[in-house]
Amino acid sequence: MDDIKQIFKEEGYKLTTQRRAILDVIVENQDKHLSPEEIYDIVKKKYPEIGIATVYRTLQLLEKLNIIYRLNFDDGYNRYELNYDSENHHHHHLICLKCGKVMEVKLDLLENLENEIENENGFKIVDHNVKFFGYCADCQQ
Amino acid sequence: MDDIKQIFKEEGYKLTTQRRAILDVIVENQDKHLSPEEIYDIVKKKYPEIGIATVYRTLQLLEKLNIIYRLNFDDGYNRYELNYDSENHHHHHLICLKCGKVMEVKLDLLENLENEIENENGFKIVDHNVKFFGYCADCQQ
DNA sequence: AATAATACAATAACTAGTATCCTATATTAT
DNA sequence: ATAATATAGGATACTAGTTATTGTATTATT
Repeated sequence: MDDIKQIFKEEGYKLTTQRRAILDVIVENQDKHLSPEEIYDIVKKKYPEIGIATVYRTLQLLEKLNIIYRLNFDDGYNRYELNYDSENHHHHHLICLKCGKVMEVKLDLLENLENEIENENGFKIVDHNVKFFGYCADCQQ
Repeated sequence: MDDIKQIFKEEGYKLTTQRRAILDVIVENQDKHLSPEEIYDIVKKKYPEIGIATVYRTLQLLEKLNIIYRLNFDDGYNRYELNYDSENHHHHHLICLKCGKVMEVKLDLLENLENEIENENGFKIVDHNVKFFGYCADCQQ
């Protein structure tokens, strides 16, 4: 958390109470991939006076500062996760089409693939996005 | 195209002039991954009286009939491509972060991966979504 | 403590996509 | 072919998520 304070300072932003509160919610729900609205609802319990716009602005800022990472599960919401290590995004997501649950899965196999693509297509890859859609154990009765 | 006529008939839908025109635009731009708005603009040249709602409705219908496939490039638009073979979605996309160009790349390597995930996580995969973000040959000066 | 910059809450605006309503067109039966 | 009925289209209102604006409050610097 001191690291984050540092990042804010370096980039000339203030780590205010509201921003801190929003970040706390994300940290406390690392496994959850929350949407702005969900974050808002949780933050409001502690800081009822906070505005939804502040949540959106803070999320944008945290994303810009590489503290969080924006995900797109194609469910109509932005979703965010903590960015443990800004350059290592080698876990991907299993999304249940029935209950909407999102699980994480680690995959390193993509690196070979990326090299292949870079060589064959002359395309310099800086990020990737891999999602698998299907049915989780619970929902395959 | 006769196949498509057939599909419409079988499912009890009418292949009207507007629907035909929208489909033509998609066929004529197979490489493009057009958004609803882009399709609307092109279709309007031939059928100026067409409404945007018809485009959205037709795209939903074509997707339901598995004639087109909806893509999400996370740029704020739905994008669509023709569904040559309804069960074989083994090409993926390279998206240039500078010019926005989208290229296709064929990858079969995901199948092993999917089996592995299904066995390890008890998750039944029915679709996947793989995108690579980076810079195309032209944009890496 | 005064000044300047940044952040806040409230709220209006924006945008892609969807629903509604009524008219028009197309299919089916006569 | 014509009438009856269902489906589709156009115009437009609406929705939901997100962003921009505005005036006030808080924070950092002098």
